[in-house]
Amino acid sequence: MLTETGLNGPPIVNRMCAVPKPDSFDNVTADDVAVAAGVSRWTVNRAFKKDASISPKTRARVITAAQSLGYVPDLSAAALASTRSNLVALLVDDFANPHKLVMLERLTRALRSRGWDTLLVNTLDREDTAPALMNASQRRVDATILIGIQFDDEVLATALGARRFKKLIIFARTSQNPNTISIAVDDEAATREIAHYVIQKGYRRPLYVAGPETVSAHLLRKETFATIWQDRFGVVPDSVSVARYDAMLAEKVALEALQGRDAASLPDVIVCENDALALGVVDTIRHRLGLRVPEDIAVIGFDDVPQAESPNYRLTTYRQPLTQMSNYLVDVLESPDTTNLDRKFLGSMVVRDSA
Amino acid sequence: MLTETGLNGPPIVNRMCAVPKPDSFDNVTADDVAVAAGVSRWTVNRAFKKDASISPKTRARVITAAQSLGYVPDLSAAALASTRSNLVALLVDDFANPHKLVMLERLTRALRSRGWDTLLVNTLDREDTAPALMNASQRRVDATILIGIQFDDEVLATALGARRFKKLIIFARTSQNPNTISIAVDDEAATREIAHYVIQKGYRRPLYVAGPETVSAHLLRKETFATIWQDRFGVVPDSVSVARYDAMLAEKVALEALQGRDAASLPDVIVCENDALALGVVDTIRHRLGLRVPEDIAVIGFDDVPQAESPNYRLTTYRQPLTQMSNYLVDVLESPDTTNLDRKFLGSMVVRDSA
DNA sequence: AAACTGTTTGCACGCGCGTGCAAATCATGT
DNA sequence: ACATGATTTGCACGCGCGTGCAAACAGTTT
Repeated sequence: MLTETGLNGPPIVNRMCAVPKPDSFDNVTADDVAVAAGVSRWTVNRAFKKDASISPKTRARVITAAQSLGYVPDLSAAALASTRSNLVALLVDDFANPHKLVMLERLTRALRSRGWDTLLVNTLDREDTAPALMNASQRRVDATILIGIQFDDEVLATALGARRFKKLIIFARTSQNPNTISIAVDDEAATREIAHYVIQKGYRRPLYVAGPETVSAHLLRKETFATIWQDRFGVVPDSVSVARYDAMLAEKVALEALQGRDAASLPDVIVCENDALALGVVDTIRHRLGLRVPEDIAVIGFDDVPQAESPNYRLTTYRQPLTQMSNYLVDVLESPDTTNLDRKFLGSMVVRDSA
Repeated sequence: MLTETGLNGPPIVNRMCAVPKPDSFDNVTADDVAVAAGVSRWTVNRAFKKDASISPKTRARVITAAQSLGYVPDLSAAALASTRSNLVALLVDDFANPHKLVMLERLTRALRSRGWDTLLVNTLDREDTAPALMNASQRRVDATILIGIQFDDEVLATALGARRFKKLIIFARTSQNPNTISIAVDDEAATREIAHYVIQKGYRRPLYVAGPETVSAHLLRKETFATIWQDRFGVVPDSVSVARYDAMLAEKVALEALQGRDAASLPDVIVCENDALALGVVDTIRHRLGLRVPEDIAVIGFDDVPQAESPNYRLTTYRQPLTQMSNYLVDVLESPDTTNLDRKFLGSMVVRDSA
């Protein structure tokens, strides 16, 4: 029987066998590369820095040495030593909206292709927003990006009160808060375009389906639509509000709003704050009310999610220039300025069959 | 007129005015809290550590001081100093599949609620997988999680060759690679259940719609289905492959596979590797072929994405226990073991109207 | 009261790299 | 060959915290 414990014999040998050279090759640092390349450590790090002052041959020599040793610079240490981390936090709370996946893709693509890493923070619930912001700040992020709905003035105050927030960016949503940077589509212009389309197509009994209300950051769509409609026809259009951007919930709310009405009192067009709602509305019209889209009730969305294109929905909607917006976001990150960075973008209407 | 420049006078005063105390309040460190609370810096950090050896009163005093100063521990520095970062990288390449959004939500929820942060890395294209892995390693992640399709043996070799990968987890997909940890649904059991359902419902002319092929990580669904069918009926069922998990593309492929056939040669059921494909297939059956689901052709999916429940699709599908899988993933992260961590989970069939 | 045990606190050193400047090297013109 | 300016390289110090151990302290027993 082998002596497994050290009780009846010297355990030292055993231990040495068990741990010969544990992870002798896992921490290749710039120093190691430096001796291999015959330069100083600082030169090694320069070789990996974008436009550092280093001669091409030295850089080549260093890179070669680094590759043979398997060295890559440690961004974690770099972040600690400098004031920049090239890291941003992305706070999301609204995972029911399929458009979020598109936004995530576009944002992470733009960020990564320009050297930025993304910390994805799931804002678990309403109360968790402030902790989530704290969490982000603990990782020394250069900016925090909000793409959701659960943030109000109080939360923003917390965020801005906490230090280390170099930039607080509200993406795809308009904020009046002077301390945040808002990168969004021009909701008023977009809604104007939608409203004119609705009017021009001859619809006269619109129902507006809005999403949840927020305090600090707005989609001005509903208000703009109401104003335009009132200016033109003297009446405020009907509207209902859905507590989440969730097709399933929109379905229920739309059903409650529409069932039991006779044909004359039904709307002839339903304008939705976004596609997530619109898809649910279309389903309700067809499968709960047994009516046709657009013949009985037309539907208009916003965002142009992938499914909007499917032959099943063929949703008329409005597309935000997400790629452009994402690229501008990276511009903002790289800009030394801290003010006057807000920007609105113009999207384009996508006319399909639903209206 | 005031002397604005230092040209005709001592500029020192001016400078001091311009920069009184620039950002004197942005870097609150543990040392600051230490003097405020009358303890050593180490005690301060202990107060913020889960089960550190510290007396309750001292902790309370420190926390109070910390709050009034707005201090939070710097995880970036903590990661540098220790061997753990409580950070994982999540590599995603497959943003067309709506199920990814669900997975992202479940994973980030489980991770964050147990103190882990998530680095979301968008694997831009096939060639970018290795750089993406490198990128992750540069941030000292404790583990890298792969939830996508674009990784083959070569890429895994690169990943495993690079150091600093404590754990390489393949989520929702089975891998045979002994150096990875695979957390997935039991595809064989699931497919068996699906196949038996198909047989029991009397379908006899199945078409299998598979996704892209990968080398290292498999969904064993197609193979299992084929085997079962052959064992039972002596023939290998028809199948087609879609290059991406994308409803739009599945639509096209399905159309090519089905159009021009007469009723007798059409399949009576289409079994899809996942819902992303199934949704496209349903659309094709209805809107391109003008047939009914399930009366003319039944459809079965996999994943139970949110839309599967919509009255429009009512998709019969198979649900993975994502929450359970995500929690197990965190268990794995927190486990000191490095082997024998693979695990398969049983999901459950969700029978709706499409089959 | 002394001795003992278990708990709490303090500290030297290092994690890997950036900043800012000084020293060294190179390229060019006379 | 020498001076001049431009480019390249080296280095002291610090970023904020963790590890592991030793010192100090509190609580209990004889």
